Parts: sequence; C-alpha cells; structure tokens
Amino acid sequence: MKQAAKSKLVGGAYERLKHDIRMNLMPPGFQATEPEIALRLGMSRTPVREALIRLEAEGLIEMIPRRGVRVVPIRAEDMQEIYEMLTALEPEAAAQIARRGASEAELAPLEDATRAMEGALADGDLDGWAQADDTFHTELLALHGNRRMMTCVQALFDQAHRARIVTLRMRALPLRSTQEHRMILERIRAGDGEGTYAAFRAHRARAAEELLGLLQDYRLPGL
Amino acid sequence: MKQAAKSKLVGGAYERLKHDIRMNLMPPGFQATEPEIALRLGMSRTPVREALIRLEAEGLIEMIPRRGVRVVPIRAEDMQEIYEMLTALEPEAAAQIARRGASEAELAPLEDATRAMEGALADGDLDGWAQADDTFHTELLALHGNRRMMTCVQALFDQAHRARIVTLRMRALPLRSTQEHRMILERIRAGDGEGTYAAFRAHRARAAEELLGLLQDYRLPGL
DNA sequence: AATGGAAACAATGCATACATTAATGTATTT
DNA sequence: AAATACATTAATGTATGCATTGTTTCCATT
Repeated sequence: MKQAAKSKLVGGAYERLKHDIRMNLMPPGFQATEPEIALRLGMSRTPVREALIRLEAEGLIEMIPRRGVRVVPIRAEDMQEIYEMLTALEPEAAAQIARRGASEAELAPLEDATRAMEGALADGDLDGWAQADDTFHTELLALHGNRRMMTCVQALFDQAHRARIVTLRMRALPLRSTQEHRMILERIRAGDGEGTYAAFRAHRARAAEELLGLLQDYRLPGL
Repeated sequence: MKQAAKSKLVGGAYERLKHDIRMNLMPPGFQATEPEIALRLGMSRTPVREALIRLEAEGLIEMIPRRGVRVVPIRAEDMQEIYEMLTALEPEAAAQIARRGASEAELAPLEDATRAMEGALADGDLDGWAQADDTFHTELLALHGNRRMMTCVQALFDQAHRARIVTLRMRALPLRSTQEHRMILERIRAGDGEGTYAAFRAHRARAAEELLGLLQDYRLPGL
C-alpha cells in the first residue's frame, strides 16, 4: 500500500513529519527551518528537503523562502474545498462498486470497519471510531480500484485529519454517521447503485455541514 | 497562475521537463539518468532531482532506483482512471457554477474558449482546437474557485495530454465535442444546474468512450 | 524617541564530494 | 559451453561546502 519509502532516510523523514503533523506534534502554523528539522531527525538537510518537497506537493506544508517550513493551517474554506471533492468522488466510486457487484469477501473489510465503528461508538472510543471511519473510506476506494482516486482522496484525508479530530470532540457522539455507514454498506450489498450514491452523498453533505458549522460557530481560525 | 517557479533552476527544470514530456520530446518509456538530464539542462543534479520529485508526485515520471528516470506511459486503464475522476469532478463544478449564477463577464473566458474551438474547427486546426478545449476546462475550474480541484484536474490533464493529442488525429473532426461545449456553456448561462450536470457528464462519457475505443482498437500499448 | 540605513547574520539554492549498492562484464570452474 | 563467483562500473542516496539573498540588529541621525 505504501511505496513511500524511496529510501531509508527520506522515507523516514517523510513518514515522521507526516505523523508529527497529523498528531499535532507540529501544530498548524508551526514553523521551523530546514537545519532545525534536519537536526531533530538526525540527518542532513538533503533527505529532509526531498521529504519536504513531497509534503508540500500533498498540501501539508509550505516552504517559505527565508522563513522556514510552515505547517499549513486548515480553515473553513479549505474544508469546504476538501468536502466538495470528496462529495464528488466517493459516492461515484461507491455507486460503481454497487453496480458492478462485490462478493462478500470483497466487502469484508468494509463490514469489519463498520463493525469497528459501531463497537468504538459503544465504547465511547472516539479515536478508535475516527480510525475505523478512515479505514472504511480507504478500503472502499481500494475496492473500487482507481489508483489515482485513492491517492487523491488519501491526500485530502491527510489534510483534513486534524480538523476532523478536533471537531470530533466538539459535538455529540457520531451516531448518525455510523448509521449512515451501515446504510451505505447495505446499499452496496444490494447492488443498488442509485441508492448507494444517494446515501453516500447525503452522508458527505451532512458531515460537511456539521463540520463547517462547528468551524464557523467556534470561529476556529485554522486547524 | 503558476507558482511553480520555486527558484530559477528547479522551476526551470520542472517546466522544461514537463514541456518536453508533453511535447513528446521525451516520449513515453523514455529513460535517462539524473546526470544525463542534469547535463542536458546545464545544471547540477540537485535542482534536477527536486524537479523530478515533483514530477513524480504528479505522476508524469517515475524514478527507478538504478535504472534512471522513466517517462510513464499512459495506457488504456490509466485513461479509464483519469476519465472516471474527471467525470466525477467537472460536471459537479460546472453545475455549481450554474446554480449560483455567473455574470457575463465571468463567463467571458468560457465564451472565448468556445469560440476559439469553433474557429479552430472551421480552420481544421487540430492543435489550436485542443488548446482551446484545454482552456475551456481550465477556465471553468478557475471560475468555480476550488483550488484543490484545479490542481488535481490539471495534473490529470497533464497525464492525459499525450494520449489526447495522438488520438485526436485518429478520428473525425471533433464536431460533436465542440457542440457539447457550446451546449454546456448555454446551460450554465441559463442557470440550469441539472442541465449543466447532465450535459457535461454526457460530454465526458462520450469522450471517454471514444478515446478508450481508439486505444483498444489500435492496440496502443502506452502513450 | 522614532526613523533610516548599514552591517552582521542566517537560511536557502545550488554545486560538489563521497559512500553505498545494483548492474554489467569477466574470468574461472565444471 | 554454461554457470558461478568476482571485480568493475556507474547511478543513486546522502553529506557538506559555498554563494546568494532576505532578515534582523544596532547605531546614527533627525
């Protein structure tokens, strides 16, 4: 699934930095120079630089000429953009899967992920829930098989990750969202393309509305 | 529109290589080592390498450990993937523009591009036609305003460029396609979201079918 | 005290040097 | 002749050095 490890060092730098950004160890707006990062990672500037270029291409950081690398904050407009794309792509992919039909074995990862969401929800394990949610969406795209779409959507997920984690704790338990996943899975099982599309679209629309609402209500400047 | 010029050399290398790939000066399957490319561009390996990393992230080349940089060929499956994404993204964007309404001034670039297509078609200027077609799609996304979608779609266009140019000369004049553009523009003008969506979707579906048909009929291994 | 400018500083862009390692060719053995 | 092992070559991965250039600091002037 990941061929990210071009080489030990640059691959390591890439993974580590991405991890630190996702986990908010390098929070939005965080700034550091290349030598600082290189020092922290225990390598020279060269592999760090190559990793940074990739991260910049994925929209996670930006390299500002003399001011260092900056972790780009995600604002409401950004989430709007991201959800617009997801709303266009995912329901389409899901519907195609439904139309062409999928064996129970193929659907197993989705079933597992859905169960994991339901379980995590029952346990009040928000982080577990978020992870299962991610897995569901990722596995769905994997099942669909469009590599480019996978890469693209994964990049969007990565960008949105922090905002999703933060807002997850600002609202009631994601009961509705979990039910919607179950529903989507059922529509796929039924081979109902139209229904799958509609369900997924509704899922995304509601999620976007909720999230954007929170971002605006709480005046969150950038996550 | 382009912020690609990180610096003189790496920006130059990036543009030049991209140009050479688009124009088939470096044809699909073409292979070269970093020193060779650096020599050809008259700079050291460092800026070349940074440009290559970006081009790889955009899916135009791949860097194979000891065998050099390779221009990735586009095969039928790739075009399938690309068109799937475009079919999901562009009609959605166009429909949103239609729904929210656009002034005649905002639509001017689209009108110009459409006229240019019609003109080029009348002159039998296929390259001019292709360029105007590109402009139409690019301007549409620009009008919509979703930066991420712009970047993504642009990358897909870049990947598909060669195949489009080649197949353009394997079929009759793109009369139908030109008419469809005119139709889409009219639906946007009319503020008809549904109609816009349907028209654009049909446009993409037909284009995809035609192109994939050609690729398969002619057994083109990779463009 | 505030403003303007010059000098020191520091980060980046690029070049180059070096180490590692895979591919190729050669020689030796069977 | 074929195959294996070894040596050579060459490309990549990484480190380092250097020049350029933007930023900041500090001082002088108003």
